[in-house]
Amino acid sequence: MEKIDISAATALFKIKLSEHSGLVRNVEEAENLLRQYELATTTNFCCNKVKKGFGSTDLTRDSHKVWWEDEQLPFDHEPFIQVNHRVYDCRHGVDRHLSQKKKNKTSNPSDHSFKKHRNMVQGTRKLNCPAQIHMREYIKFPEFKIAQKTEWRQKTMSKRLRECIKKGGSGERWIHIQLPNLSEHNTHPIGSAGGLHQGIDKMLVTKIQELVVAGARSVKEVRRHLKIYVEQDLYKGTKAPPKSNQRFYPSKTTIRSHIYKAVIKERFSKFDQENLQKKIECWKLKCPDEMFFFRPLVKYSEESSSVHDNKEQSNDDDDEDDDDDVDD
DNA sequence: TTAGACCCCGGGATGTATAA
DNA sequence: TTATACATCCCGGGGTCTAA
Repeated sequence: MEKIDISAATALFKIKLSEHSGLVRNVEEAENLLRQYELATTTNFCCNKVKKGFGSTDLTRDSHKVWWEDEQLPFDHEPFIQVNHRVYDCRHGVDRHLSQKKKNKTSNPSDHSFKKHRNMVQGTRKLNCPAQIHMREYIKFPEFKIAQKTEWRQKTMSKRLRECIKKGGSGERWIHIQLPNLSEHNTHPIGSAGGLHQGIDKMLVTKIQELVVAGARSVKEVRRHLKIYVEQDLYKGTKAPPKSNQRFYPSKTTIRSHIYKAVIKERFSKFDQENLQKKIECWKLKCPDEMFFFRPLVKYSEESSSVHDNKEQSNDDDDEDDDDDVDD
């Protein structure tokens, strides 16, 4: 059986509490840890449950219970409150749209509906995988530390703390992360075999947008640049993921779709810039005393030249080689 | 406080039509 | 065959409400 090592992810805990749980200081660190976990296990997680402002939740917004210990944090003499909670489902988790789908199936379409219907070759990717990641936002109050664990000390200090919070007092913000056991992914493969079911990586989406802005339109060309980007930038000096991993080697259709979206986005952003420029001219006429400064989006001129250099260079190579490497 | 059910909007993935 | 444009379905993200 393939051995999966998640130490690259768990090493990011600022305070490690167990094999699969620990604390980090902010959302960026938490999301980075989540990404490392996804990469190590070749899984994807999506946000299931969330409240506004995770990572910078206003502690006066709701009332909170003062805790000295709970299932996640052991007693360490300092009180804390839990202000927010995020739950991530495995990509192959429970289908949260099941009731809506059932409704759609049972509702009778009108006789005069001309809506086309599509034959979906692939079924749902939802496989009721129970794996979840819990992120809890805690605020700890070291100033309200107690020397000994007695009921009386806890009660009186909790009371003082609640009064302090009412007056706008604050404490140290921490994010507790509880990772699932690998055995919980029991309805689908993980590791290198799970790569086939991965969605495209966000970094690659950004890269496609950059390439499109620089003038790239062909799927073949973009695919070649993505391959170079993954192997020479993202995984510089380390072993790149296998070609079967669709997170880093997306299919032609996925690339095509992202190219099209980037083209549309670029087109509208140009219109937006022109419109904004005109608007600013109007404002200048209306309010001559006010100061306006408009800096348009910088063109990827340098990027563009490097892309074309690459293109010319890679055109010398055999295109079919690349296609064979990263075939659908 | 937490978990579950549900809703809505918009984006992602992918099928289809068409032109070059 | 490939690029372009769009349609359709699925699902992610963010939220509310309610019961326990």
